[in-house]
Amino acid sequence: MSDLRRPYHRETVEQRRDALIQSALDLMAEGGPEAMTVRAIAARAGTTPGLIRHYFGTKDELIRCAFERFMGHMTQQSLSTIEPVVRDPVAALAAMICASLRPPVLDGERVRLWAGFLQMVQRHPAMRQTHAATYLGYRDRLQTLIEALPGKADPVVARQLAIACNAVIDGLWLEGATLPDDFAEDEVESIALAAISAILETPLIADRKI
Amino acid sequence: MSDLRRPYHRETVEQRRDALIQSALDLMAEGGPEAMTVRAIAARAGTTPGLIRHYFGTKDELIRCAFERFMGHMTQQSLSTIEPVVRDPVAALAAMICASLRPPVLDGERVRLWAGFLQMVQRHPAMRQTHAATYLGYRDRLQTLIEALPGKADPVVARQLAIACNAVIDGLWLEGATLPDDFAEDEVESIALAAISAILETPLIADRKI
DNA sequence: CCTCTTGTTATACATCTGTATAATTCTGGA
DNA sequence: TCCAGAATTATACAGATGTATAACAAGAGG
Repeated sequence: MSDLRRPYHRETVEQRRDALIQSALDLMAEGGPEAMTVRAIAARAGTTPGLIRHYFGTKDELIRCAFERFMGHMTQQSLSTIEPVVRDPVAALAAMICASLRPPVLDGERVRLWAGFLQMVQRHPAMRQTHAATYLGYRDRLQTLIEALPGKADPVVARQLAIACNAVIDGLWLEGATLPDDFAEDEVESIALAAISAILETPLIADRKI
Repeated sequence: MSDLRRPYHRETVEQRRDALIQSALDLMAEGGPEAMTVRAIAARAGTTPGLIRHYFGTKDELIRCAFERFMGHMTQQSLSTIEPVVRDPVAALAAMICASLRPPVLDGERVRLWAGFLQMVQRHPAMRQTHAATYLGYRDRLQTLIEALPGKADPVVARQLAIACNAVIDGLWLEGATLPDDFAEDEVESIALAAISAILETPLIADRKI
C-alpha cells in the first residue's frame, strides 16, 4: 500500500527557505491564493509540508516572507536602472519609467501575484506596513528626481507631481500587463514618457533597452 | 440532535439571485476569495447552500454573475455623472474624473474586491471578456470626449491620450483607496485634474460635488 | 381532495486544508 | 564507534469545501 519513501535529501537553510518562498509565489501567480496550499507549495519545492512548519512555523508566516521578497524584488528591478545615471535627473526619470513598464516588471503574472496579495495586505498589519513602505519608497525616489528638475524645487508641488507620475506608471503597468494584446510594441512606455513629459513640463527621452 | 429546521421561506427569483450575488461580493470584499465559500454565501443571504446550485448550477457560475454585476455597477457609477453635461466635453471629462476618484467608487473594499477578481479573470474566458469590454468601454468614452476637444480630432492621438488619462485615473484610484491616510481631502481628484489638464493641454475645473 | 411541480432545506460524501505528532535519516562531536 | 540532536519524511486528525442527493413544504390545476 505504501508508496516509495521520498529519498532523504538535505539542503542549506537558505536554499530551503528560498525554494519554499519561490514555490509559494509561483503558485499565487498562477492560480491565486486558493492554489497556494501547503501541500502544493511543498510539492513544487520538492519537499513535504512538514518543512513549512519547520522553517516558517505557520503558513501565514511563509506568506508574509514571500510578500516581503516580492515587494523587494519588484522595487529593486525598477530602481536598479537609475543608478548609472543618478547624476542626470531627466535620464534617471526616463530610465525608471521605462524599467517599470517593460518586462520583467510589466508582466501579467506579476500583476496577478500583486493582486492576490492586495487583500491580505489589508488584514495583516505587518504586510500593510511593507506595502506602504514600498509604495512610498518608490514615490519618494520619483519626488527626489523631480525636485532636481529646474523650477520644481518646492517639495509640496514636487510631491503632487510625484503622485501623478506614479499614478501614470501604476495605471499603465496594470493595463499593459493585463491586456497585452491591446498595445503595440513599446507603446506603453512611449505613452508614459509623453504623459509624464507633459505633467512635468520637461521632455523625456526613452531609455535605451538593455 | 437535530436543530430547528429553518422555516421555509419563498422569494422571487430576482430577490434570491440578487441576495446570493450581493453576499458573494460582500464576502470577497471583506475576506478575499477564500472567504467566499458556498456556505458563507448562503448563510449571509439567509438561505442554504443548495440554493446556489439551484439558481446558478455551480459556484463558478455564481462568481461569473457576481463579477458581471460588479463591473457593470462600477462603470455605471463612474459614467452616469457625465450625462447631464454630455454636450460640453470639458465639463464631462471633469465630471467623469471626479466621479471615479471619490466615494463610492474610491473605496478600499472596492479595490480589494476588484483585485480578488483579477486572478480569476485570467483563467475564466467569459470573465476575461467582461473585463476587457468594461475597460475598453470606459476608455472609449474618454476618447470620444477627447476627440471633441479643439485640436484633438485625430483618433490615433486621441487614443493615446485616452490611454494616458485612463492610467492616471486607475493609478490614483488604486493609491487613493489603498492608502487613504496619505492623501488630504479631495487631493486625489485635484491631482488627477491637474495631471490630465497637462496631458490634454486643456484646463479642467473640478466638478461640484453632488 | 389529490397529485405534480417547483422552491427550499437538510444530509451525505469524497476530497482537501492546516497543523500536530510520530517515525526515519543523516550529521557532528565525544 | 556511537549516540544526541537536528533535518526530513510520513501519518494522523479535526474541520472545511463543493456538490450530489434526499427529504420536505407549498401552491396550482384538475
